[in-house]
Amino acid sequence: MGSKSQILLNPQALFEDEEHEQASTHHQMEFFSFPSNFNVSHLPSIPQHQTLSPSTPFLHPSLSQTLNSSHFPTPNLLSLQTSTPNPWAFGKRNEYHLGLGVSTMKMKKMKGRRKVREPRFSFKTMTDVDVLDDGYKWRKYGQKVVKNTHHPRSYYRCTQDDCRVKKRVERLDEDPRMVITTYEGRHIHSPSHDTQDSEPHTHLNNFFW
DNA sequence: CGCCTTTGACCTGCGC
DNA sequence: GCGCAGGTCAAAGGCG
Repeated sequence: MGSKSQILLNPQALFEDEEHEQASTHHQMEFFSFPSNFNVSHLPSIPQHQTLSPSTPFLHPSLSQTLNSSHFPTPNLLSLQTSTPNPWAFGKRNEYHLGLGVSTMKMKKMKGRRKVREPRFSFKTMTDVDVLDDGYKWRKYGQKVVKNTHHPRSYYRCTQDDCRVKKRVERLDEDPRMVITTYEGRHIHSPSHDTQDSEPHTHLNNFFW
């Protein structure tokens, strides 16, 4: 498949509260482009217990695993996290919860107080296929034409049990060869691949932290 | 028959 | 408060 991929990763662990509402609701995506021979090892690992500069990209350990996994649909995909939009992922918090910067204590505190936004991330791939085979089963529940774009955005929900993971898929207007896939939430189960891989599950579990 | 997609209606958040 | 845009629901129909 594709020799070159551009990638964005935009983890948004947006467990909002009054204190951080402003910062966390005005997030935005950031895109990075890399040559195909870019080596993920060039990226620093996620810092533990230290403050990140907002502009410092870092590679989540599970992603580096996933990148090496044959299970992931686009082998040449490069993944990058940017901490800029999310105050919980850097700066004010020095405690990392699976790379998303959300402490479990904080999550409990928020429960029931305000709408919780699930952890999210997006990536951009150059592919003919709209929906990447990521090992999970998805049911489409909506499609919407987004303003100022020619390509509709599709909405999918994981069909497994009461898993609440969602994903959005849309083609880039400027370059229809590019597909932006956005995952929201984390799976509570293993991928439902019927065949093939002998031990892909750990990779994908990690992928969704 | 069960599961899926399609699609218009409805809901909700946000900016003005 | 109103209007817009994005997100979700749910009925209808298609397909294996």
